[in-house]
Amino acid sequence: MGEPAKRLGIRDVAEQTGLSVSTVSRALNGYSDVKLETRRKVEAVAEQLGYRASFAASSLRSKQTNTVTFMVSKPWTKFVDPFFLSLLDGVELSLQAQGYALQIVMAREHETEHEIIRNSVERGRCDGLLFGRTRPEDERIEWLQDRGFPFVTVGRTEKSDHDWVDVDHYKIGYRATERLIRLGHARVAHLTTPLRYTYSIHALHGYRDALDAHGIGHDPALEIECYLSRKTGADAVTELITRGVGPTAIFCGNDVIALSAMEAMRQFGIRPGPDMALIGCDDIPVAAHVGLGLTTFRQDLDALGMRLGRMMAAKLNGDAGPHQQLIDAELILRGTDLPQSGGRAE
Amino acid sequence: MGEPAKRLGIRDVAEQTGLSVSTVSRALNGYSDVKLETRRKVEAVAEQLGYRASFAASSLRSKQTNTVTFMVSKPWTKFVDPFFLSLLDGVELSLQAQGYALQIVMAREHETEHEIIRNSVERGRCDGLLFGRTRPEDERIEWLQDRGFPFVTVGRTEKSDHDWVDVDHYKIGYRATERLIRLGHARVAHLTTPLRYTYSIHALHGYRDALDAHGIGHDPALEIECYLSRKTGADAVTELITRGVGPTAIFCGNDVIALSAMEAMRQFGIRPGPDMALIGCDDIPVAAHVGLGLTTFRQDLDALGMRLGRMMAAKLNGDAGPHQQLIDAELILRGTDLPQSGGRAE
DNA sequence: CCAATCTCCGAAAACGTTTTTGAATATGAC
DNA sequence: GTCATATTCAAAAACGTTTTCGGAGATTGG
Repeated sequence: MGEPAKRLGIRDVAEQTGLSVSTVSRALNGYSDVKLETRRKVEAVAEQLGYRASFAASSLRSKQTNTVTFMVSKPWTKFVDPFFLSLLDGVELSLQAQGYALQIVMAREHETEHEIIRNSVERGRCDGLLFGRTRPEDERIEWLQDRGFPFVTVGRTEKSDHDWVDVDHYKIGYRATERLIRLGHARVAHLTTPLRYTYSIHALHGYRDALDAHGIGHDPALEIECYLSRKTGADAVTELITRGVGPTAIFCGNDVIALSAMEAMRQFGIRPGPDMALIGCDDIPVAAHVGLGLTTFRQDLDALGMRLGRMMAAKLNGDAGPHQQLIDAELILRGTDLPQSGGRAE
Repeated sequence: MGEPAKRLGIRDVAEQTGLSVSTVSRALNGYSDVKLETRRKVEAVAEQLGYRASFAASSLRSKQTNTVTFMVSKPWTKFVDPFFLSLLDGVELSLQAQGYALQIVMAREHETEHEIIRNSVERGRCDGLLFGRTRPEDERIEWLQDRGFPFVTVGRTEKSDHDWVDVDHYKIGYRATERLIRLGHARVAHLTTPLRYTYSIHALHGYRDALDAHGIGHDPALEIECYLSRKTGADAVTELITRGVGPTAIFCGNDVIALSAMEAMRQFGIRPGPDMALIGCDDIPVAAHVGLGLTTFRQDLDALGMRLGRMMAAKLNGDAGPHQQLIDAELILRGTDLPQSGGRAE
């Protein structure tokens, strides 16, 4: 009775089958130099005994975890979430198909991101790394490149000489702005997402280039950087109005900013849409239901996630790369992209 | 040049400090039988060398992973997500404070849930397990109890003789129904979440008891089970109407169902609110923006998550339990809980 | 001053696999 | 019949830590 519930080990399977430990191991891991009949027997016994190899032991010896880690960064408010969740769904699906487990860890603070990466890599907790929120100069990426550790990012850097998937935010910025211009707006503002992220800069360039292409120079007073909190869009609108820079349309870097902006507009008696045209980005669920419906850009995140996962799996299987995928967003027309009305309805 | 980039190991630290491997290990793991001065020296060298213990090796030897796994189940549509994400945030925060890492895995199919648990436990991938979507008779829970593996669930079972946190859905059902009754509704329907889950049954009982308490028997024709897909609420409304069972109010098991129901109502020319009172549950972000605003119940998921995490940490630190926490939801009054109008406006 | 106790550290075993190496047997070629 | 080659398996090393055990020196009590 004093038995301390001995763990079921590979040697139990060996004894039961009458084979050696090494043969059992090779049989279970699908090596070729084991007779089919033997393999079947081993599998049967292992199944019957309910044996599973210790994760720690096998990954210590084989130096493989068959695990890919996705690091998701703060801030991730309830509103930004849908973005990542759809993405993760696709990632998980494609990785699982290749025999890899997806593991998600959270970086609560900006400062801990690098620490988490170091921990994952140096302690050998995973075989590959996935993360987003890339910056033009991203130490995380250089660090990983130096060590030759497999990783794929959602988003690019300045050099972008690594594997990545990304949504074409330049094109989103260009198309949004051009659409507003064609609707008759001469003064189009842009509330940007945080400019430390590469994609924000891409969107900004798209916005500026569209203005240039139509002979309208960009006005720094119309460009306001917003952060990923909730009322930042409102603050920006307040600033635009009190400074009297007179935009008649706004392209918002994402829908959360747009929603917040709309709220502020109402407080100023400005109707989002008729009085101030608006185009957002992301197509979060609320976008369809707010006011006239927010015109915005939708990204096929499932597809993006699938590609991300497949890219990682390929990398892990020895496919050298680099592989890069840029995907287009789809314009979802709703009610807030209205023509320049020529004045505010009182 | 032929060096194969030897991994930095604990013996490198030992050599560098002139101490033995075992002393270095004990110093780094905070054992008491090492002189303070020695500990400092070891820490300094380890830091300088950038040494980190191999996760596989240390967890093989110590049989600890310092990791807690949260299994999130399908279906998790974009609309249900916010629920889990807020929760996870709290869990992560409280676990991290106790030195545990949170790891999230996804169960894509119902059938794989148990497989994932077996894998996590038998392969020793984590020290504790967290999951939701509990059923009255839940094999997962029995299996874990048999093995004495630490776990805490979000939701209860029939017996509930384990550690759990839960939202009081009985009270939600009771309060929602009572409110509708007090608003003059005699025929209140209930669109339930899937009844295989315990919380759905709790809500149903709350609904029925409220009817009973007010002298109104419950009518099976007014109870329709909905599943966690998108148009199920609509189907249920269609059924209610075509069968002519004549409800004037509906309590929906969650907001996604409510939203779907509202959509169907509009197609039938029924105005959600004035023509058909409506109360949901969860307070998803869209709820505030749809139509008159959906009256619903909000749960403090951050708090729930924190408790979940703390409970797990306590368990892992030897606190025997059982610990159980039931938390109340808050009624968010908006536009859809209107009094019985006595007829439909044409 | 001697024995007993404490404090700090080192040697070696142990954790449970996978991988390397080589041996035994079977198969094929001449 | 003999040698070379394939096939299949076993023994043992290896993976990088933590833990157990015990020993040397310092400290305390009498």
